[in-house]
Amino acid sequence: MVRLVAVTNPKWLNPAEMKAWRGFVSTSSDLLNLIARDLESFGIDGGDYQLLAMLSEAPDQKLKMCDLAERLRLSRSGLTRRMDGVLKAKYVSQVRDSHDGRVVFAHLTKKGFDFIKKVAPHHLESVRSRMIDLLSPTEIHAFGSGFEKIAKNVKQSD
Amino acid sequence: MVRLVAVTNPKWLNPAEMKAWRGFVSTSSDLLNLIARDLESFGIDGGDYQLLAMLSEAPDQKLKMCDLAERLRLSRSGLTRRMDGVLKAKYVSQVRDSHDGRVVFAHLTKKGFDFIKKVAPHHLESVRSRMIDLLSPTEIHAFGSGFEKIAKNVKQSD
DNA sequence: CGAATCTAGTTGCGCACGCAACTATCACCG
DNA sequence: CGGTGATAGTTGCGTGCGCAACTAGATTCG
Repeated sequence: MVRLVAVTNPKWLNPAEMKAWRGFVSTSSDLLNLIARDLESFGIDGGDYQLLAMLSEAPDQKLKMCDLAERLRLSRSGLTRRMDGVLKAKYVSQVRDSHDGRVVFAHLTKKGFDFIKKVAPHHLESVRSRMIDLLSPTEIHAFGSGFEKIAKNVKQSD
Repeated sequence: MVRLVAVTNPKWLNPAEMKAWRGFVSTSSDLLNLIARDLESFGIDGGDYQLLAMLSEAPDQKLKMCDLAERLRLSRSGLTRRMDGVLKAKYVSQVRDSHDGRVVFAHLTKKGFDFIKKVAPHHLESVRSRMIDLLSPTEIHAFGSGFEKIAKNVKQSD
């Protein structure tokens, strides 16, 4: 990250701050990749899992494409492509809204629901063993409150 | 994430655990994207910045390609391509090792050093304002220790 | 020594994604 | 109404990356 900040003086990270930042940067991608990899043995990749999970939690198990895209942190076009797989697998169907001809709902099918119901416990176990169960209650709480603050700041930066 | 875990019984996340997990998943990519975006106004993308930063901290400001790839969480081929840009910009040069003809060192040039020295304070300010300064000392410490534990677990899973 | 194996790096190929452009629909307003 | 602009979704194109295959150089062992 380079020393020599002297000139434009925001003060350098102290050791604890540094450890938090570096830990976050280097570990978060590793962790997410590992959890995605765990899912692959059940025949689904991380992106598709998140998609089905989002739908499974939505009222009526359906969401407008653009809302779904936002929750998945995908662009609208990215989601269009993501949908190909889960549509072909019949895990999700698309329904045009009768009240607003622009919007299309992504709707979790019975097959999709059964599938994710089967996979979810393994995913949960993966999340627990690779992250949650490793952390103390204090750390759990700090992750929750910390990311909440960060998220709030992110949102107000659009 | 789907209810109905009943059958294969790892117990569901309690509210605090859930908040930690969801906060992490949804916020970490937002945060990283935002910080990368901050860098772009200085004419560099997040990937290239990390590359230069790694080299700037290495002894002699050089690293074997494969070590660099590992630290950047890139595949070897991914790094080969990443190098194109920073080589063309003359921020980095490549030197074949005289003792082992297979290895190539990526070496930060004077130009590259001057460049990152100029950008680093802004990056630091970005990291501070979007993450570090938002967190309490307790949270900073918990992020550090938490990610350390997770990282240890990740490494032993190869 | 020579053959099999390992390691470092590059190249071919495919995939997932974002951005910009386009179409279709809706909402606002003169 | 009809026109202007916003919004939802898809398609064309470029990019970044991983995997597999390949080359070149090192290491191990009979």
